[in-house]
Amino acid sequence: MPNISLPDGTIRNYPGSISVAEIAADIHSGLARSALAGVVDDRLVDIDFMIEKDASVRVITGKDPEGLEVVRHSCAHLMAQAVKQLFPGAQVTIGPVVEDGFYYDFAFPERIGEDDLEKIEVRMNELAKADLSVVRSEIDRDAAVEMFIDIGETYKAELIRDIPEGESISLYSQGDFTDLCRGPHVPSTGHLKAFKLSKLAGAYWRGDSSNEMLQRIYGTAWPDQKQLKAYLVRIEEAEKRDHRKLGRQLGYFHFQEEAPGMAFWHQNGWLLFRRVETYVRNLLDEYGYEEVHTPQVLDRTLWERSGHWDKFRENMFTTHVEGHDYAIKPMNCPGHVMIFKQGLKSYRDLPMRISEFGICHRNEPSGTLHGLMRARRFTQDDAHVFCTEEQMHDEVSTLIDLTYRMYEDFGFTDIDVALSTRPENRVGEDDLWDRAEAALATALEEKGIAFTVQEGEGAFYGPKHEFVLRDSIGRKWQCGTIQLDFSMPGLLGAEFVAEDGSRKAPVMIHRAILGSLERFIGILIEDTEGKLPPWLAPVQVILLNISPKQQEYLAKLEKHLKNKGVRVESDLRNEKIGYKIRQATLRRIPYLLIVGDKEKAGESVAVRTQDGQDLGTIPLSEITDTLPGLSARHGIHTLEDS
RNA sequence: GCCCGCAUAGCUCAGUUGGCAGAGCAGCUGAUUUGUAAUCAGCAGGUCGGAGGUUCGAAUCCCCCUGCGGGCUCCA
Repeated sequence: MPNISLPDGTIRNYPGSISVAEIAADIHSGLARSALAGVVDDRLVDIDFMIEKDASVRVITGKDPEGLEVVRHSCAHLMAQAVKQLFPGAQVTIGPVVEDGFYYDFAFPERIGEDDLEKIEVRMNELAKADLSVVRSEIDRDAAVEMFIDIGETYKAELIRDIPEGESISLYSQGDFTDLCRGPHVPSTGHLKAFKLSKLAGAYWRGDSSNEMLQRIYGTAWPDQKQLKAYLVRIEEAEKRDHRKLGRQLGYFHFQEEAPGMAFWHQNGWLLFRRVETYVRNLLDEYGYEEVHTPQVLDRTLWERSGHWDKFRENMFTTHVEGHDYAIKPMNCPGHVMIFKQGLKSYRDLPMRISEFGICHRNEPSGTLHGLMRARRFTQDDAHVFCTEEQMHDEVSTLIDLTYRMYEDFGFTDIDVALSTRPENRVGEDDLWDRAEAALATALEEKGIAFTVQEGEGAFYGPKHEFVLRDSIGRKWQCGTIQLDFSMPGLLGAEFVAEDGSRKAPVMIHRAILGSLERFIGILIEDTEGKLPPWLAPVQVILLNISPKQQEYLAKLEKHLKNKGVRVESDLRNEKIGYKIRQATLRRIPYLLIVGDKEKAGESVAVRTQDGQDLGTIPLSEITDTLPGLSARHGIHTLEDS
């Protein structure tokens, strides 16, 4: 006689055991139709799950997050069924739900190509239309292994062997297809109405590059066609923001095959780069940093002492000259330690904050390169703070403030923070790790910043903070990092004279806030769809004349604005104003200043913004004070007005 | 590095079963003298990513290389 309590607080009593589906039908016939699964006492179960005793029950439909997962998971099975029918020799492996969809990894006897996706999708639609019942069954472990080996599914058999003893093994069948699965699944394939296969990719068995390569098919799935369509539009929007495309369209940079992974910056792109760099430089001046510049190429022996030669040699560009091996720097820390070591340092000199716009080269594997986001040459906004253990906490605290301030100035306010703690293999005593992790944690707690802890994810030389920012369409980008290091100063012989006259190795804090300037600019372009705020835009203002009669006035105007530090261009071509406006708008220039006879006579301009707003007529003398983001002059920017 | 795919004019792309390499935009020239997202006409523009092979004949088919795209692994 189970009492079933429902989410709305009501309790229903039933004479005997009852399934989730029956409860749904009892509530409403519409709910019965759309029900996909149930949650019984916080456990996600199939719709025909029988309830024997009192329980809280929630019926899951496509509107629930759990329902969406069930749909996607079932879609993975549907795809596997279609694949098995079309390619009988294929073996299934794993097929989980991922963000926005699902994938399934297969071992095909012969590699399939992208054309095959279409065929598979067609078959999936047929199977969905057939509305095959999806049936759960439980099976004994040995019988399961035997069964999968029997049907030639060796990967599945391997997976079952790894399931802990005592855990039940469940199978799901639909038509001619049976798969090992924990479930739950939709009651029948007819509930799968909106899906699309998106890409074919390679993936290593169990994610290990020493294992064989399987073929992974990605798909997306939604409760209905409308949501599927909305998703596809969203993808299209993201593609429009692609910094590689915008970078070319706006003439910011290019890549070519003689320099894979290394950008050629053009004038306007480099202007943007310099804006970002100048902004960071000014802020670091304010925070007590000394900017330095260290050699690109250093002798192998230094990299051996720092430990890089041993660990990261594969990723370093090297050269050999007059009997010496050299490496192009993949990071700046050894150089900064060398600067620290010049002259005897006292505890009074600490903290010492050494910063550099360090140009690093890393020989990233060719398959990983991705425009500015993953490059072989990039510029870090790098710095190393040398301090005492006692200063560690305050330094970290200030760094967090600096980090948040920088992100906010660039328009990023949604930031996730993670604390990575000691890994298995590490250097340093445990009590030092205790203090270091505590310093990082309390610095965040004092500011009321929530963070997740990534156990064991720290570097071997110390724990770290990681800052992940979210852009305007919700994508995450890991940018900043603050890392404590107890190892490198000792390895490279950095020391200072303490108050008691003894010599000690300083603590070294590695920190980058934007990370790579190249990558950060890529993020900025994608975040804003190229519509950079006026203080960053390479060209802030363009002057457009209606007819040649205003040419002289325009030249005067251009000079006036240049003198005020505005980055300005003129378009004097004999084109219609609509055409010039269109082109300037597509170039993402924030302000379009339009001048006809009226404006010329009134010593003024008509202002239109990049997004088509009409700001009316403004007198020449008031332009820089009136338009936000223009008053920044020659590297001293004020954000209040942008 | 590994898997699948792609590479044609400055850009975006078309090019059928192998049979004279095309369009739009951009560029140049000229006309138009323009009031808030594309004025008109003409001209020019190519070793079809590179190297090899099959063929009477290759942008097209095959092999190798390079780069790019999407993933996987990696990202100190």
